[in-house]
Amino acid sequence: MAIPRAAKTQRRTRIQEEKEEVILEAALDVFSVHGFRGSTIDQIAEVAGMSKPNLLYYFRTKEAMHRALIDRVLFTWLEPLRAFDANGNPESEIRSYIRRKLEMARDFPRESRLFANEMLQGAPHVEDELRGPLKSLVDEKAEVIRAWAKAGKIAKCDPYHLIFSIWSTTQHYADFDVQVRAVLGQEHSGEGRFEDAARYLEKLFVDGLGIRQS
Amino acid sequence: MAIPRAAKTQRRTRIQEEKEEVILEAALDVFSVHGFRGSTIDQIAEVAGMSKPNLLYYFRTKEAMHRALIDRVLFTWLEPLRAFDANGNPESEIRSYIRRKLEMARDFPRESRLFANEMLQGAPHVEDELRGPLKSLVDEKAEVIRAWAKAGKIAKCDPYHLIFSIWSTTQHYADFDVQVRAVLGQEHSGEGRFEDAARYLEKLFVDGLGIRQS
DNA sequence: TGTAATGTTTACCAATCGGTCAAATTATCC
DNA sequence: GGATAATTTGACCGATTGGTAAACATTACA
Repeated sequence: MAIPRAAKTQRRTRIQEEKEEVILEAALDVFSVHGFRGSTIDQIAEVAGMSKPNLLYYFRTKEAMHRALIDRVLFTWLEPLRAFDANGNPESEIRSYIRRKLEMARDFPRESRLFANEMLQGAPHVEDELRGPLKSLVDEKAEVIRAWAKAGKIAKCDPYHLIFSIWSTTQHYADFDVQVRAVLGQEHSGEGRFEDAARYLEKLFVDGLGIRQS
Repeated sequence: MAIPRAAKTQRRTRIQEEKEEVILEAALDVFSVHGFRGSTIDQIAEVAGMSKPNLLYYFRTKEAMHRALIDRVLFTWLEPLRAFDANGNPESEIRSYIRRKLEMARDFPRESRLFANEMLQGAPHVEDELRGPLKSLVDEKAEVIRAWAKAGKIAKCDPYHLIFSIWSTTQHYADFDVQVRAVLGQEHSGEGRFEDAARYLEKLFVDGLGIRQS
């Protein structure tokens, strides 16, 4: 008699690990496009290639699936910002932060859209994480940037809005991908557009922040 | 015997105009948060304060409501870009474009989120408009920017990515409003954040584009 | 190899979905 | 004020929703 849902067992079976992975992959496909309410369990089950009750054996509710996804994405999403180094020099730190964020938009567009969907809906599932861990991290890095400005290494500017502008410009290439492709046309819709974007954005921010006085 | 749905009649009644306005207002509330599939007619009806069949008397389907909304938003959304003047001087044109877009994010956040939702879902209802009218308009303005660069009035840069970066940075304050508020904290979440953003963004772009050589 | 735990599926449920219909109500105009 | 057109609603429909129950199949392990 199968007592528990997968989560309750102490050790996780090989099958559990595999299937949960398959499910989250499918859920990411669906949630990232249609948002929480617009997605259906049946749809996720179909993408995952298993029956709906089987899905619900691993994740008891639709919310549980979404929760598991969000938790995973939230963590990895902030890695580039965590890597932002106070001891590095401003130019290379900002350049590599932009590059890293742009790579994430290119390589993990579904994760970006999942997050964007959550924000658009008012962050009903993650508002605590925004006010807590996220704010703390941003506060910390904002202080670094402010110190750079004070030391004359970069122009004086609001560090929070600087971070917002890097977030938005880079994520734009994942979240608004359709629009970007439509506007650029077929000829510039290849992967090369990320290189173009990187070049443009690095120049914009480096010059915009008055770095590279040489 | 009421012959037709409202749309079929030649002249639109006073009641029709009023009610359609009320409905679209409610639909904007709902669609902008939950996207097309995540929104329900019942929910819109409740917000609009009328019965579901009554809604469907004015708009035959959920799609018709969404369509009417999208059409309206698409038009007004591009006004700032249309106002972008080739004969103006680069600095003031870019400054006022940023300001206008930022004002729209502040004054019409629901419209911005409706559009963002549509993009996230792959623009299933507006892809034609993106490839057609939108692309044409952007192409035209990109040519203006390119001419400025060629004339040495601004630094050489990819005009398309420049436009993308202005779109994304400004719309961010509408679409990711929850996140912005959470990170800034209560003390900076007032309307003043738009002034701060405007100051920061204008400086970023003006310096980033090498304008203001004086 | 047997058996207990784990994994899967079929059939199903109540609630909600988008939408219809006909009857009732209200506005318009002579 | 009455006829006619426009508006509104309650009752309802089949399809889909998130989720459950229990039988069935498979795996792991002694």
